Amino acid sequence: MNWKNHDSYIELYPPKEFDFEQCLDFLARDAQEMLHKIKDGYLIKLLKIDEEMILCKIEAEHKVIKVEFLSGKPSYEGREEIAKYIWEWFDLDQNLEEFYSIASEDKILSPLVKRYYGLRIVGMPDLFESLVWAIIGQQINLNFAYTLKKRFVQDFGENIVFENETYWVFPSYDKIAQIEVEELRNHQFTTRKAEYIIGIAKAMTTNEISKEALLNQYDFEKIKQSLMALRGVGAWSADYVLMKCFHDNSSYPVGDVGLQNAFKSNLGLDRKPTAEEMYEYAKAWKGWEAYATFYLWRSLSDKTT
DNA sequence: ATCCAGGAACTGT
DNA sequence: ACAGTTCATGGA
Repeated sequence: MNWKNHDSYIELYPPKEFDFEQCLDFLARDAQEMLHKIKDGYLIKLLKIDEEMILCKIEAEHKVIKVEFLSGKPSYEGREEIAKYIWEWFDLDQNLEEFYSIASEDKILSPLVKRYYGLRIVGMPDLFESLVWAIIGQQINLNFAYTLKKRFVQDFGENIVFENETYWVFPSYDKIAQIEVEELRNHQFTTRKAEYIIGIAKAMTTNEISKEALLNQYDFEKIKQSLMALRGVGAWSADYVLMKCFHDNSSYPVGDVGLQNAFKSNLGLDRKPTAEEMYEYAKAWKGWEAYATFYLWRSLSDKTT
């Protein structure tokens, strides 16, 4: 991570092939999103750092990311944690040179990397958040998934009010470990999803799973098996979490309906591709399947194509 | 009304 | 191992 602390703000120095505006466009895709706000060219995100709420204003000037604190006074360690979060959020450890070199020669990807040049996999550094979002998104349309997430955040998350606007942090697993299935059922979560989410929250409070422990396995396949051992987490959810939380560039959720539809529309197919066909396309993307997937997903929210 | 949605567990063979 | 069934709700 490449960052610098200043009196009233911090700066992050991203690698080449990063475009903050592209990432903002992605983050703006959902009108119901509660976990950040997009203003005119900048981003506001509430983070809970060492039990203190820190409201961050994030913008980019001359390829430098600048973060100011609109509310809260983070210590040096807190600032480092904030920098780390943002660094992970925008996947800034990656060098995309190889991906762009591969993609520019690729029939499917070449138009996409031109259109979204500088877009990073916008991740979810928080393991609980990424698991819950994967479970919420299972087998329902995205709009409804966003609605459920909004209810979840507003009912169980913490918030602060700044200049007459409310900002939220994702509910903690400690909180969710204590609620009843019925409370989520009331918000139109299915009984199963409610059980999965509460079960995972409990597993995290008892330290049965943690991001730190999983990271120490140093092997994405092992992490995937550990994730799939959780009730409610199948191959699709595990791949999703590997991509968004663990930065696994080889993650490739072939079962994903959105990805299948992206292939269909980008290739002008009259049906969705089979898993075999998807593996065939991906042979050329070895090691960069997650980026290919993310760019294909990105193309879905573009009504202009 | 019918089918599908950024799936997964459960059941029966 | 593998296919069929159930979950449950919103949108097209």
